Amino acid sequence: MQKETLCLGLLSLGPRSGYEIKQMFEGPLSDFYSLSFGTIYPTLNNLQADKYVSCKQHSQSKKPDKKVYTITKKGMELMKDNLLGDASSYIRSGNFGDQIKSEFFLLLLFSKYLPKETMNTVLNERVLYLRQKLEQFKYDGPVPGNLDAIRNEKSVSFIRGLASALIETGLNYMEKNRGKLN
Amino acid sequence: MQKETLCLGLLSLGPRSGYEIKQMFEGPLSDFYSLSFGTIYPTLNNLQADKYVSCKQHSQSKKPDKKVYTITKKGMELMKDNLLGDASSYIRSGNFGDQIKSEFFLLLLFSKYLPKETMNTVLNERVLYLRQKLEQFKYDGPVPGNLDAIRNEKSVSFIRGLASALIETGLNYMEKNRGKLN
DNA sequence: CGTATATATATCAGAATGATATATATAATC
DNA sequence: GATTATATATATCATTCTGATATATATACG
Repeated sequence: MQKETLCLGLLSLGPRSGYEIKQMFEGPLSDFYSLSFGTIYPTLNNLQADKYVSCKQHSQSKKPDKKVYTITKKGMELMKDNLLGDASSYIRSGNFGDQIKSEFFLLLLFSKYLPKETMNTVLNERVLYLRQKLEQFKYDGPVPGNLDAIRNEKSVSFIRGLASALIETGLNYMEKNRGKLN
Repeated sequence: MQKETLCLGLLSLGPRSGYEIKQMFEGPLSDFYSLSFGTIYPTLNNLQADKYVSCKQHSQSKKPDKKVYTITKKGMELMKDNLLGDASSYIRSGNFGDQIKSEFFLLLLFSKYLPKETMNTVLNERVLYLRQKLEQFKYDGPVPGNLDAIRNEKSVSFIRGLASALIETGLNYMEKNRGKLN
């Protein structure tokens, strides 16, 4: 997905600064996508130059000015057009469309070159890590401000439910079949 | 995972050319990782310069020479050292470690901006696509030469089984919960 | 006979990341 | 009370990787 469409999409949930957009990628979204500062800041500048967003500068005593961006009518239209135009190309992305970029799976592929002890530790830690991830996805308590907008989206409930189901399946499979790696 | 370690790992399954290494990424591995020609060829040249692989040039009448690389003892050692040294850092990668880079999930996140009709079509096609993926992972018939080496790895059976289980979970979830997106 | 696909390597523009620079406030640790 | 780490906030840039293109030919398809 184009970085412009993504930034506009996030700004459609409410006005935000570049720093805050980065923060939005630190919740459940972080498992599916993220953008770096090096992408976010230039993108926002370009979107502003083309009037897809407007910007209000809040001067702060000693920190750099906080630049809060608001999506414009023109911006909303561009975002919707882009989403509609590219929708079909996203069908094959994700899990298991397209690619997972899983270095863990690569490690499994070459596990025969590692001591069994090492692999055992790795698999144990993987299970612990996935259990922790599962709790994160199921967690329904309060979250910091900029994550709230994401969390309240109906689609995010759907995605979190899917993620939880997938992790549970993965955990069960690992526990039942890890013996087959030896 | 470093491109060097990955190329060495694939060459540990048998001598291959750059073109053939690219082909190895076109089977089940394609869902987890891949490298482009722009990465593979320079990497092989560097590995050769540092004696981690040797190279035999097979001249072909009118095509470019086929350069077949063989991993050296030094190369095997580097690969194993790298795998062992980085093993723990791969625990948090993949699904759902780290990141899936799912543009499909981003599309779901912004689905409220798309006509219901469009989303319905997208979800239908997604289901069809995943069913097709599932068949691919379950397929046990013959595969072209360079994929055979990958397919015969014990770890690949494990991974394919896991992938199948995950896709089945995803399909079931989608079918039961897609109504919640409206 | 033209078109598409496969073999085979190489290079490079463009894009994205991860790190770093800059500057300060606040919280935690010792 | 001093030091260290973390959080806020933007900007830039070297390095890295991809996706496309260039080059050249063989084979299959209709």
